[in-house]
Amino acid sequence: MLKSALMSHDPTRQSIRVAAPTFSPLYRQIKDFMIRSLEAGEWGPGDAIPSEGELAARFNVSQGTVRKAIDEMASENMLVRRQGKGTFVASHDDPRSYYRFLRLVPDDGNVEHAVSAPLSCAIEEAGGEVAAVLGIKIGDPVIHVERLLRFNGEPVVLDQIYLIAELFPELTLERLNNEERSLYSLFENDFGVRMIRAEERLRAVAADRYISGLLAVTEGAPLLLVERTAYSYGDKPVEWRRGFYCTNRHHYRNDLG
Amino acid sequence: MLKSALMSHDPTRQSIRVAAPTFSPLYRQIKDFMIRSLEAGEWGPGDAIPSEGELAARFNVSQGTVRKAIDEMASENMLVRRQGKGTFVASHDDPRSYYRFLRLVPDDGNVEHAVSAPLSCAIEEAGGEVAAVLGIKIGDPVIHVERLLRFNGEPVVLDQIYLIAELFPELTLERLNNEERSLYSLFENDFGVRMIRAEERLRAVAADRYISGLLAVTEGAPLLLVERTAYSYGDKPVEWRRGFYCTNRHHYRNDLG
DNA sequence: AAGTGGTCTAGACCACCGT
DNA sequence: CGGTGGTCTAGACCACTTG
Repeated sequence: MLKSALMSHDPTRQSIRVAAPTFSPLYRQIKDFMIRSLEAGEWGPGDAIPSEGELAARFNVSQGTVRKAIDEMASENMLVRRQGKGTFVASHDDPRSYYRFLRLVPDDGNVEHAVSAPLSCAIEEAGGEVAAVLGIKIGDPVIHVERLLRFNGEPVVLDQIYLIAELFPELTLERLNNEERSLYSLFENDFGVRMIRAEERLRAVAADRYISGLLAVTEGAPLLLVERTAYSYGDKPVEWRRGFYCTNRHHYRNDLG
Repeated sequence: MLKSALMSHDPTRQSIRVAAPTFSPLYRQIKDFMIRSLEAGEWGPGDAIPSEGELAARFNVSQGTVRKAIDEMASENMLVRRQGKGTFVASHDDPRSYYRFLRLVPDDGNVEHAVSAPLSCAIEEAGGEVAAVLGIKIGDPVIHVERLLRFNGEPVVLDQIYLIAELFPELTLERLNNEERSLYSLFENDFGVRMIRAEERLRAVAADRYISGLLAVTEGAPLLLVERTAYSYGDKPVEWRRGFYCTNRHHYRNDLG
């Protein structure tokens, strides 16, 4: 019966397409349905979702159709397949996606754990730029976090982060002070906000006095400025940040696939 | 019969796996076979490859299996599918993949055509760094190209490019002087070398006297340094380049999917 | 209308993981 | 061993492009 709810391949579908002029195959409707389940928190990060067979029965479609829906979601990093075990909701706790958003790596391949040191955390009124990017009104409350990222003890990144305040109630400096989990792990676990994708804009800038002090470089030293907008389910912008990267012994890695 | 050549799903396959311990599904063997066809130039850039049905018959497998092979190749930008028309070998001539490797965009969304002005082109002996990256010996001949990229008439990028010389015979400054085609289009058309993917390392540096002159910035101004290794079929490194990007009115765009 | 890629099915079997 | 994802098939039909 869910099949009819999903407007399956029966003749009815023709008339449906009048209402929805853009053709949407069954597997995409199933995908959208599953995304809504994720949005609603029906399946939480790290959980196993029902098996392909069960979902196929539930939606009254063939396994192959469910499979194609899951394939797309896995390729978009919403789900993680594990052969023989099941399909799981992606989580920033998982080491596999831990550093998915941090592209800075040391010049020598040595993996070093980045340690985050929060500097400040306060509620502010959104300025024009932040409001525009986050899709809120100027003056709406945002949480402004500043933090330092250290590799091997050396300060390398200064992040200035802006979050939609209502999504992160009672986020305080103390709660940010957790060296075990990444920031996005914390968001996901404590506030149920999962970052799905992000857009970054990079440029080179000169360090001003304040930043040069924090990163232990000379004033005017070239820094990599990374501006990021991060989106949650439904392509909703949730975070905007500006990161100043010291690239003396590290670089930003990018694969053009 | 090609099916047997591809070690299909018949019982024989079990014994094959002894020789090749890593399990390789049929569609992947077909994919590898097709990649070899591309490597050999059997199908050239822009050409249509045989239809899925014909390939299925040729390989003696089902259409779905061929489809999955093509799917992977399309997702790796080797092939381009066009519904109702066919599947084509990707080409840098195609506007869709024209700017696939240039991530620099103007801050205001206006699309401007980048114009390339070659400055020099000479054969040199590979230094240590270049030789290591390109997988050749120190002293082996490489072609060193320097060129300026202008947006809207303003110089924005200085590229220092190193190519394995034997792959680009008789590449001269005059031949580079072509404002219609991108560099990779020229490589693909004139030398049969197609770039499939690339890795980039980004960092911020200060402009030295030489570069500041070319890019019309002050000495010491922060520039985005982009080092790229580009690979052809079979993950063979073919080009290494160092690009100095002026990011006053442009930025490097990256999607973290 | 013919040809191509795109979707969907029903069922079989294989590879992998846990118990 | 049973359960899960992964592969493969044979065939039907849909959507898109071109002549």
